[in-house]
Amino acid sequence: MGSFTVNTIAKLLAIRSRKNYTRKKEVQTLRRNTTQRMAIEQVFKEQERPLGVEEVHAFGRKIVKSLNQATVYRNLKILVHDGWLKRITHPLLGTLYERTGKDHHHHFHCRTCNRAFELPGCVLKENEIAPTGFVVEDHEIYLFGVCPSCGA
Amino acid sequence: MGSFTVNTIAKLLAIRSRKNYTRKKEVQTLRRNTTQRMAIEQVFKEQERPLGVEEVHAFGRKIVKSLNQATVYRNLKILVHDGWLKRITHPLLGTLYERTGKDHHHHFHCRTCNRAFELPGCVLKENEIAPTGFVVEDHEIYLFGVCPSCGA
DNA sequence: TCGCTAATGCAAATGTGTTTGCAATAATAT
DNA sequence: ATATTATTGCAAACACATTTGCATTAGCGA
Repeated sequence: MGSFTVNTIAKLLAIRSRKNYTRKKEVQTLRRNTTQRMAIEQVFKEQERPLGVEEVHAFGRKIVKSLNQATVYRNLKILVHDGWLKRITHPLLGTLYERTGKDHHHHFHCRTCNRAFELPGCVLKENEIAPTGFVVEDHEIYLFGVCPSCGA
Repeated sequence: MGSFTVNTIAKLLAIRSRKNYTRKKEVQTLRRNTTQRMAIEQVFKEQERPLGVEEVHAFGRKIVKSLNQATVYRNLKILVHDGWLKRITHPLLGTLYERTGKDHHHHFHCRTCNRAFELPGCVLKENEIAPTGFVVEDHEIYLFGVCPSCGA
């Protein structure tokens, strides 16, 4: 063990005493701000819509040209683990990642450009659609059609 | 070539002249009513809810104990091809199959028994949820909660 | 700047759902 | 009942997304 400050040691002790901590596990708890992860975060900030792994990889490469797909996977997992991203399964596009902290919203899929968008707001009244006996706790809505840029 | 009746020959000619016809392709066009496929159809008739491959296999085995998983896959493809089944991708359960010919409906997922259900009817007004510029052609709604039998 | 080690790039390995080659079986028309 | 061939069971092969082992690189604390 090297020479850490008291602060760092306290941080490490706190981290390593967490119940699920395993040193070799994929998702580490002591982060380093790598250019790769910062690039990935930037991609989500710029795009403002749910992205698939391949999209993140492609956009990220424009920032860090050496960005590897395995690194994308590793960082997406980290960002989900840290609560910065949320993982969703789109009926047509499969696994997508979107930023957390947004209000309840739904997803639009453009059949022309094959991209996913977030639509704010919700008009669904859960109690109006569920027959007696079904207790509805949550819901997801997927809309399909043509987005503004493709429809023009 | 055997001795077919004029009717059968005409049928075959019609089938084989279809543009996409390839003899060795998985999905044949001249069906035989096998006990396996009839069992699979019966499973869907009895369950009346979307089923995954493994569910179909498990239920089907109770009718035809030798039923193989590959046969399930082959017949699900055939039944979709024939328009008897529809294939959907559930956000949590993955690929499911449901009978066609039903009115517009949505899907309920019970978090307790992990089964999918169909809920008839729809209260969503597509034009109320889409911002200007988005043209909505279709939608899917997934509800999550507890089903009647699990909630009791 | 130095030392430690988390993170990366690369390729190989993994996992899970689905397909397929083949010999044997069974559905259908006659 | 017979001939034909679609269908089956089985195991191997496949596709695809995701992961991991390892040597190297680079972030961070001091």
